[in-house]
Amino acid sequence: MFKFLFMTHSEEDYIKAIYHLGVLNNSTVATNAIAEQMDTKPSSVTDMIRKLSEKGFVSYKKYQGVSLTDLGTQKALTIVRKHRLWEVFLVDKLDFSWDEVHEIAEQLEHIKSEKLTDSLDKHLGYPKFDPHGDPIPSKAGVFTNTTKKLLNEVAINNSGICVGVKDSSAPFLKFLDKHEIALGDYITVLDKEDFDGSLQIKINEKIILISHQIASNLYVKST
Amino acid sequence: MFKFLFMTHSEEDYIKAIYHLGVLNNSTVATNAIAEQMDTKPSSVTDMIRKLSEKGFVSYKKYQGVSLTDLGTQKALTIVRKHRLWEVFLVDKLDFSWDEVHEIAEQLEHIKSEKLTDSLDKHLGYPKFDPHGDPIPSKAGVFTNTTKKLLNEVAINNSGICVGVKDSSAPFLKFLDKHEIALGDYITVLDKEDFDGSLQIKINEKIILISHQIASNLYVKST
DNA sequence: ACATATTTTTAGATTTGTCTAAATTTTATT
DNA sequence: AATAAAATTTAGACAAATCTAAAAATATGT
Ligand SMILES: [Mn+2]
Ligand SMILES: [Mn+2]
Ligand SMILES: [Mn+2]
Ligand SMILES: [Mn+2]
Repeated sequence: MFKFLFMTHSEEDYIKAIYHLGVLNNSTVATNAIAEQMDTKPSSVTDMIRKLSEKGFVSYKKYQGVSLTDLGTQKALTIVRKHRLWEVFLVDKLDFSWDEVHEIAEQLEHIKSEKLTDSLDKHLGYPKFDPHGDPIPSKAGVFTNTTKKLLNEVAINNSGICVGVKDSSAPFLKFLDKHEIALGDYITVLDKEDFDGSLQIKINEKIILISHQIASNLYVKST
Repeated sequence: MFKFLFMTHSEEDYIKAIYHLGVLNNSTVATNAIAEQMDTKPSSVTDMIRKLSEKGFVSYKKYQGVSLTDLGTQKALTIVRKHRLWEVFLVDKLDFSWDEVHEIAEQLEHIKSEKLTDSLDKHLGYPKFDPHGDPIPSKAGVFTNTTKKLLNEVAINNSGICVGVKDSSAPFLKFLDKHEIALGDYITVLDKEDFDGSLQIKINEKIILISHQIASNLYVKST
């Protein structure tokens, strides 16, 4: 019964990729999509999918895409939980900046010790969000529910608090640092340009102009 | 030139094993000794040694045993450093007991990020010893030098401070916890039994009898 | 020194995760 | 509906890390 509990790093990374791709469109995930996400070849993905299917982590019919089983979803959530807790650790305790933590968390998420995860959670004060504003699932796999929207969807003269980024790539995060835009900042949309979709916003008592691309990668929570 | 810098977990574990076996008798290390330490077969060791030799981490002549090169020693020291720093983290920051940390550190020692190691070191206050009293090499690979001896080598009526354990297996550590023997304790040897080599010691204002086996696995520093 | 025991290496197989190239299935286009 | 395009799978290969069994080298003991 407990024959297949152990997962390799690679299996865990695939499960996580399938999870992230699956929650977006909440349907089956395509082989090519996984291959792109994992930076591997579709044939490698097919091989791994077959293995994960045999182990009961995904359900799969040839040519029909793949989706996580309950067991697979549970596994994915513990990996996501570990990943995001370690990111909080690196930023809060070791003074890393938010653009440096993902790669290291990609390694730390595979450390196997339930007690370690729970102790870390406690040590960090049971954080609900990681440094990029992404929610951290509880030990039971439950997310804190928040109603956030993208900044470019906020109507003129409305305000919100910056609570997350959609693109958490290092270049974007460094851009935000450079222009002093951080999570927790209070943002008011003053104007939108029809011409290029750019936005005039008030942030930290300053009025700045940001492109549509920036605005469509910043999450805000209505106040 | 920088073609072979990456090491797998397995390669790192072998290098570490060779390091630990080599510092003890400071000569070449036998294939069988490595196999026993790593819980693998001698044939697997031979294969790995050949690979490590090609990568420049060990020097090796067939049938003549193996020893670390400067590069290999340097690599071993960074792994030992990471292992012991993580053990300190687990005990000091996450309230693990000293018998629980080795297995997890065995995983954490392979996390690749020089900045992480150095930040962790700083976060922990640049500790010089791990929870078992083993010295932590500095970033430059230098150990704090201490003159410790085994408790069974201490003469009657002499005292010392308990600074480490030779056997750091969980059963021994739990035994010490149970009998309230901890690092930092002040110990006086009151008597030695010729019959079985057991020792009468004073520790924490109490007089107890410990076997030769216990005494020969406790390090003390003369006061 | 020679036979025996021990240690070490080699040969060949297995598992895991990956790849390329070719075949197959599904989807899109006319 | 037939054909072209795209997605997916299969076949066959490879490197890494391990194993078993057999061969070779070294060490030991009388
Ligand atoms: Mn991340
Ligand atoms: Mn990962
Ligand atoms: Mn240890
Ligand atoms: Mn290890």
